[in-house]
Amino acid sequence: MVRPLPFDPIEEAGRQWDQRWSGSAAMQAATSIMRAQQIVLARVDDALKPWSLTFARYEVLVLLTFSREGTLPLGKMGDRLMLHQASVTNLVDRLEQQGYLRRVAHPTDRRTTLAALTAEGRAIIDEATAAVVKASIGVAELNNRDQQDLHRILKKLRSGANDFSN
Amino acid sequence: MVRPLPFDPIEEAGRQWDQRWSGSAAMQAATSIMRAQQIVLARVDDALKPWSLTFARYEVLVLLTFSREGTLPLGKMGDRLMLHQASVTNLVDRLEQQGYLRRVAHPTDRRTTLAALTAEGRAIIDEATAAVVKASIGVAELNNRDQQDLHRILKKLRSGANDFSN
DNA sequence: CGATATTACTTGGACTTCCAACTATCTGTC
DNA sequence: GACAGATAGTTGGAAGTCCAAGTAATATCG
Repeated sequence: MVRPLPFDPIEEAGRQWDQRWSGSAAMQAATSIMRAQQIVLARVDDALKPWSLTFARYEVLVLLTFSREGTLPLGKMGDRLMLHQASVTNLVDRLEQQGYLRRVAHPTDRRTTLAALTAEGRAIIDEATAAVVKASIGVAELNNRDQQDLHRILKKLRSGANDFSN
Repeated sequence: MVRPLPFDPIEEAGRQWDQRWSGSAAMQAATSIMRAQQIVLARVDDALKPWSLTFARYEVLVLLTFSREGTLPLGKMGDRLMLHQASVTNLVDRLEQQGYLRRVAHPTDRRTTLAALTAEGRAIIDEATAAVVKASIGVAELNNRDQQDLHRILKKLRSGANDFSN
């Protein structure tokens, strides 16, 4: 557990940083992102505990739900989720062990493995999503305007990181 | 390595999400935060490679630099960096092994361990910071206005997560 | 003063992420 | 058609994060 402070540590770090170096606004932005990620992750993970899921594994299931057949090649999932192949292998291992999906052979390309939602996986995803939405997906303090501003600003960052072309 | 997509996967996820559930703006904001953190982390870690440092360990050294004596109790570092005690122990272990700091006994409270910058730790921090600043602390695409907006919006989130009192 | 509670840190385990190396399978070219 | 190169996935290892439990030392309170 982390104890609350009587002051904002990122504001304080900005003051100290300014006394020695330049770029404190960038430092505060970067540090805020790092911390915000921890907060969102902890909240969503907490909301998903009833299903023994984590945000990472939940996202895999959601992505499969988005596909018509409930089936996708592992590589394609890595692309969409912006995850390394090894991370996908890991997540699929665990989800398979939990019975939420299973690995299926690709009909024509024997290199490819498909992840396929099981009935159980399909059954829980709406409940789990209801819990995640109830937890405001970890961003309860932000109104719609804030959420959109955030998305817009971070899109610049992601675009520059080659997350998508153009 | 992650392959770039011809479209923004977060925009696409928003479209799909809207067809089934509510709260897609929150989902996009949360997902953007998760992804932005990965990007910033990868960039800063990359900039710190010449010193075999990571963002996490670098922040420990910066925090020590901010203290007059270059010395802080591990617990206080955890509070400021918003990290669990176990994470601080881990980071201090590694930094001690690298010779950038050492553990020192607290003069009066024998429960407490102080982390103290070594001469080497003090010597590299300015160079390392120059490299990090040169990498725009991972947020090169954001202008000053964006950086401040981001900081302001995420502060709401952090405040609600009890990072600091009011 | 002594028992209890609190605080500080460490340890072991779980999870996620990455990278590098490896196997298996396709693809494309000569 | 055979061989080189690309692609798909897995494995092992490193790093960071957390939690829960454990040890040691200090504080509190009856």
